[in-house]
Amino acid sequence: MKVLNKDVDYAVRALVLMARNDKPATPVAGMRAEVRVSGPFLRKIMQKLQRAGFVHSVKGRGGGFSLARDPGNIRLSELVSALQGGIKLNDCASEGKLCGLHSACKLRPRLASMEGRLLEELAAITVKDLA
Amino acid sequence: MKVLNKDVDYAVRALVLMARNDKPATPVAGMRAEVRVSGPFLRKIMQKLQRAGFVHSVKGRGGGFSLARDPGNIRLSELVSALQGGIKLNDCASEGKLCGLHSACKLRPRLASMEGRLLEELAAITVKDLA
DNA sequence: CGTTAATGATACTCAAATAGTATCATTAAT
DNA sequence: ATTAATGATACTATTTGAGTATCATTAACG
Ligand code: FES
Ligand code: FES
Repeated sequence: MKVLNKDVDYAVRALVLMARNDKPATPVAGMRAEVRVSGPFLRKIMQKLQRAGFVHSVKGRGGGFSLARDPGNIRLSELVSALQGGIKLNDCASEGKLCGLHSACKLRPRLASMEGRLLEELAAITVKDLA
Repeated sequence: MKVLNKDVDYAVRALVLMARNDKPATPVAGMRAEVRVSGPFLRKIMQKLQRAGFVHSVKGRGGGFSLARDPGNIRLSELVSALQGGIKLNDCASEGKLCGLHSACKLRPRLASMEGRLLEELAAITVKDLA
């Protein structure tokens, strides 16, 4: 059972790459080889990062992407929220779909706190750490 | 992104139920209502638990399942291994399919240790705790 | 004995989530 | 005008998860 999806995986690689280069603008074409993913797919991910405010983009010839934030402050936990809507340990623990069993469920609170710790650990890792 | 699958979820409920009752044998028909799952599906899960040594089974009329181990020593981490083959934080961290990037990957070791901690936390929760 | 109520094993189908592609629109440098 | 880039979005394919169905085996009950 996987916890981090491909979007996050590729996003990390791309952001690390940008943090190392620190060019004014890197186009997708200039990243896809090193990130090891197809152009269109990486583009889709970069667009998500743009919408979520992690990167700036410049359209048109000579354009591309650049980091919008200090890499030392881009945390894995944030990427996880933005790119895959967080983490849920089980179905039950989320939203309103409590499993019927029970008001007195002893499992749910434990899972909730584990989830919290997991996110803290992810928050402790920044793009800078990985660059 | 989910971490615990339905098998684990239902298995926990069934085991907790059995730990509370402590009958010599509980048939699937006697659990499915409270576990809130279809008979055939629960049966499949119980069979996995049997193969993995968590429960005993008795065939034939009057048969059913019973705990094979002290509920205070059946740990969530074990159920996770037996029923869903463990947890992997990302694709990369598993098996031989390292992502090419890199011998010098800074992310992988961190994820590995997070995974370890997660499993420790799951190991700290027993069926008895939940009963 | 035969019927019934149970599990064992396994194959199969259905549904949902992930992963990836394709297309058209927009923008700006040359 | 052409080219090289992103924005938005619809679409397809693959994989994984969830759930069913079937047949075989076993043992109590009458
Ligand atoms: S497992 Fe659903 S509320 Fe506890
Ligand atoms: S992300 Fe694949 S080896 Fe680090």
